[in-house]
Amino acid sequence: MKMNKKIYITTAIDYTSQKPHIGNNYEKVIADVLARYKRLDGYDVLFQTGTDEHGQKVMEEAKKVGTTPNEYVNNISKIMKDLLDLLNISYDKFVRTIDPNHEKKVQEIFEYLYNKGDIYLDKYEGWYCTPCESFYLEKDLLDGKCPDCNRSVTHNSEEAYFFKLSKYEKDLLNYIENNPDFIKPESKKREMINNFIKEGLQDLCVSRTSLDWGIKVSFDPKHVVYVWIDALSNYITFIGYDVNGNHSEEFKKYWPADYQIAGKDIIRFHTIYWPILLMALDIPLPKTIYGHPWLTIDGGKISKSVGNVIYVDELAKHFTIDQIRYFLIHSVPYQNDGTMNYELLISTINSDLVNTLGNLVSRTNAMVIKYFDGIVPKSALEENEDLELKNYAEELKIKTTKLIDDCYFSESLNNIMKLFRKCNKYIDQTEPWNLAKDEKKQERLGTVLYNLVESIRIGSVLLQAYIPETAETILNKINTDQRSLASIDNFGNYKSGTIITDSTPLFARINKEDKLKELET
RNA sequence: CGCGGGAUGGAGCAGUUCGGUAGCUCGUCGGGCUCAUAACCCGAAGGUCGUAGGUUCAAAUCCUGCUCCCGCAACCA
Repeated sequence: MKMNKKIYITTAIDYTSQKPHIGNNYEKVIADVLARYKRLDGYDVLFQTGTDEHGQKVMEEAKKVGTTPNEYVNNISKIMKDLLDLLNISYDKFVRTIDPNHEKKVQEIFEYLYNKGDIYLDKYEGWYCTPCESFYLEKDLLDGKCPDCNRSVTHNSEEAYFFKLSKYEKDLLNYIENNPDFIKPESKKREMINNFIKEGLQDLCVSRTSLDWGIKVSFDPKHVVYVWIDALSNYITFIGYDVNGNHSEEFKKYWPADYQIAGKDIIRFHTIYWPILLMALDIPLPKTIYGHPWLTIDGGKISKSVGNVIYVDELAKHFTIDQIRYFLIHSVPYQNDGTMNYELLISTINSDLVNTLGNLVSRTNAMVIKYFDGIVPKSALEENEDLELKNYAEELKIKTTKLIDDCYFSESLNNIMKLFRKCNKYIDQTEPWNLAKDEKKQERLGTVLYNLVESIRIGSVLLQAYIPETAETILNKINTDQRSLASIDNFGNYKSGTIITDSTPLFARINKEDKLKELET
């Protein structure tokens, strides 16, 4: 049906001024769920992420630690990539904006837009604070002084290139209104329209003369391309976009992007500047941009000044990667910020992964081993409770696909967990230990156990997208190679007669007090 | 009146589009079961749905005022 259908997924590229925290990593995890899910479903997936490495801040940070910007970004970019690997993020490309080919393409784009008249030279007026080396607009000043250091500022005007956003304002609004899936969630779409587009777009300053860690404007090298055109265009430059139309095969195949995932704080750049840039280049716009909510710590923004920053590599010393992934996906709903703290983390792991899922798998396998010497029996559907379980399991793929397509990651995971809860209930309803006592009820017992193993398989096939290592462990424990999404269209694809030998626990229970103490140190 | 989001039992959340017995996960208490990891299943207690008013036979849900919290507010990734 959907043979080789392609899907191109991107995340925002992280800025290399400092090590990313768990909130930054959250974005990569949901993008990974989407990518893994689509691969399971037979799609040809391209999943791109990476780092944004130019700019003032990088220069400053490098100076602070006494190194060159180049060395500095090499280091941070490596740290970021290692974190993604640690989290099992299955990206196909990890891109870096200091890539010479990217730099060249950005220069070409800039020049093309200049020649087209969409970029023009003008003056950027503002107030300059010499000690801080920064520009401020009139309205940003505090009592006419620098808002940072409160020293006096001098009026200054800097030559700069501007991008004609205003020219494309109407086209953008039309596009947004005619493509309801373009901006998710709805609340952000409204914000963008009411707050920015309808107010009228001001042309965007896209160059700087005050820094040199960046891509030089080819025809005017005292200017450096400012972040927007540099960073955003990574989504096309790295798949072979060519400004003269000689695109690579990869570009022709994958563009336009299907999902571009970015934090809600930078959704403005992705839903206004970025599409306008694409319109100016006369290439199609991405299908969906999802501005995901944030992970907060106890309801507050994660920030160094608050001192509540959590890093994944630190956390990974105390929890498994799948436990962390599970919690992240589970805790941030579609459009509201999610809450994290260690207590919530531990209790979520214990109740969902250890109790509901882990215990279900081991009790089921233990019964197969105990009652049937590990040979999974045949099924003969008969009772109402069987059908209830079966129906839920059979509908689960369709439901999950719909939720994933709409970027409801947390909600989709919860629906899968519901299947495992239903399995636990099913065990109590059918009381296999009583069936086992009666010679005449062997067939019924077999049916019950088969239905359990098959339900576990179906749920685990889906879990491969969320907690891949755990899902693999379960699928290995029930000894099946039926792992594709196609294999769960119908209930009953698990082969009876398969031998199960392992009923050891999936996860160890976490002692909350002990773990909290351990985390404090 | 800058914009948007939020305020629902002890915790984290859903429900508000198109008003009509307030739901989920967890916690607490009681019961059941024993295949399993003090697990699993059932039941109960616990909410004037931020606040004041309005519309209505009926409002968490619609309208108006107010309070508190969060994010954004144009060059700050």
